[in-house]
Formats: sequence, C-alpha cells, structure tokens
Amino acid sequence: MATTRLDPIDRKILAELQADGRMTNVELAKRVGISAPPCLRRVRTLEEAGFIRGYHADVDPRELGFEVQVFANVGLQSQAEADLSAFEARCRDWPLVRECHMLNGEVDFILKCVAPDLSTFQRFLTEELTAAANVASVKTALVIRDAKDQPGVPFEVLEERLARDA
Amino acid sequence: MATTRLDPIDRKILAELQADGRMTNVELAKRVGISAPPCLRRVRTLEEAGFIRGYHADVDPRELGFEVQVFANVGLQSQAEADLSAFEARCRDWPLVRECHMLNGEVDFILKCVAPDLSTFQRFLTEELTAAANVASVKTALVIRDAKDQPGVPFEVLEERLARDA
DNA sequence: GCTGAAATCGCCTAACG
DNA sequence: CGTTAGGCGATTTCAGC
Repeated sequence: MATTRLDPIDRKILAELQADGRMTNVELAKRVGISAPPCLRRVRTLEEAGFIRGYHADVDPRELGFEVQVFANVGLQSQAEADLSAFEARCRDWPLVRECHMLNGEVDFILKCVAPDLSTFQRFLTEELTAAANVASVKTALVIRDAKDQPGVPFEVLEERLARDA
Repeated sequence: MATTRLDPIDRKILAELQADGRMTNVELAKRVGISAPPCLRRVRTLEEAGFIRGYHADVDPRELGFEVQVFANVGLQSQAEADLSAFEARCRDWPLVRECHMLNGEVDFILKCVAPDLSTFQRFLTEELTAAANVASVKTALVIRDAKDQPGVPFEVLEERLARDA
C-alpha cells in the first residue's frame, strides 16, 4: 500500500492540514511534534507526491446565492469508452456540474450540481444536460438539506486499520 | 440576496481562496488589487460572516489507501421529523459516511461513503447502515472513476448573474 | 467609514551540523 | 531531524482620503 511510505508524523500532518489548511507551518510543526524546517520539507514532499492535491477555502454556497443543489443520475445510450469520455468532457465544461462520477449498477453517472435558483437549473437540465449527445435518461433529485458534508477522508479509520494490521 | 453585501473585491477574494486556500495574504492582496492590511481585514470579516467556513487540504483518498467510494440511496420507513433527525445523527457518527443529503423524490437520503476496501464497506453496509433503526431500503452504487470533483462553487456563474441583473 | 504606509513582530526557509 | 540566521510576510498602529 502507498501508505507504507508514510510514517505517523506524515499522517498527522495530512490530518491536521485537512482539518485546517491555512495553519502556519510552525503551528503545524508544534502539533506533530517536530521542528518547523523538517515539517515544511515533509509538507512539500507530500504535495509533490500527490498526497495533497491542493488547498481550498470552504465557501458557503447558500451565503453566496447558490440556493439549489441537485443530484442527477444520468444514463447514456452507448457505454463505449469513447462515448463515456466524451460525456465526461462535457461535464468538465459545465460550471454548474461540480462532480461527475462514473458508477456501476443501473445508472452510468451521478452528477452533483449547484445553481443560483431552480429556473437556472431547469434551463441547464433541459437545454444542456438532457439535450447532450448520447444522453438517454436523466433523473434529478433536489437536496432538501445537508445533514453532513465533510470533505476529505476519515483518518481515524486509517489509523485503526494500521493498528490492527501491525 | 446576501451577496449584495459583497463587493467585487470580496468576491475575488473568495474565488482566489477557493482556488488556493494557502495563498499568502500579500499574494492575495496583489491579485485583488489592494494592499495587504485591508485585504486581511476583509478575509477576517468574510470568515466571521460565515462566507468562509474553513480551509482544507485536498487529500487524495486513493493515495492514502481509500480505494472504495460508494453512493448509497437510503429510504426510511418513517419520514417524521424526529426519525429523519435521528438518522442524520447516526450518519454524523459514521466516519465512512462523508456526506449525507436529504432529497426529495423517491429516495430519502443520498450518502457518499469512502472505505479502504470493499470488505470494509460491505461490513459497514450490512452491520451498520442496513441494520440501523428506521432504514427501509439501501441501494448502493460503486464509483468506477471520477471524471470531475471540484469543491466549491462556480464564481463565473455568480458574476454572469450579477452582470445581467445590473 | 474606508484605504494605504510604516513599523514591529513572527514566520518561512535556506544552509549547516 | 534540529539549530541558526536572514529575508519576507503578517499584523498592528497611525495618518490621509
């Protein structure tokens, strides 16, 4: 497993930066129990190795006027690789689509979308998504409320697992 | 709308910090075209007003050994508010569940889950989720691949909208 | 009220042991 | 990995618009 290359300090660094990505390096170093320079070297290494893909402010969509959040299940007519890739490329171009995941099972893709209001989403749905090449079916479900919305991974689970395997 | 209280500089700050949450304040100030002190004051204000909920490192789940990502559609027997809240509370306690959204339409909730491997997820599914009180049905779909996974909101859409309304 | 300029303080980040 | 040290950023203070 790739995590073999990570020692407990590296994992602590990742967990801390996932919880607070704007923490200063000295604060981070204090929390993981080493001095600042090696801590910074580890962070750089983790970034370059791809463990850390970036840092993002978590902006509240509703505060900014994005009142509508929708999950869309999309079925395609053709599942040939070229057609799947073409649909994925379309999704990357649509700003209202924030996530596009290919699934097994009955539907082919699930999309997470945001929009300022329902009419903006409806227009996107009818004029763009449903109208796109190769799209056979679209079933949408409006989000009523978010009970949980945690970015990232549960480091607790990882630690339990490593403790058990050791 | 709440965004009325935000001027173009504030929106630029939010967009920049969403794209790179670890940017230094002086770099941010340069990009939005003001000097560092007022820039920092604006950031603090945006944080306190709830526009910025936090900052997170974007950690790659697969690199860390979370190979499995699953969407689960959950239907409940009772949709009474107390029962909905009870289920949401359970979801908050399960570390494998990263997101829990209440939906309209046929299913009641959609859950985004991660797990180190299939057997860990299967165990969670059968012993925890399906076995939980009030759960009537669970349909799961494994994620084959991610075509797009962008956190946050599309500021381009917001700007277009403000330009049109003006 | 805001912004910007100057000054202080603390952090970042080399180089070395 | 730690320590040292120089340069840069963060943050407060204060003046100006």
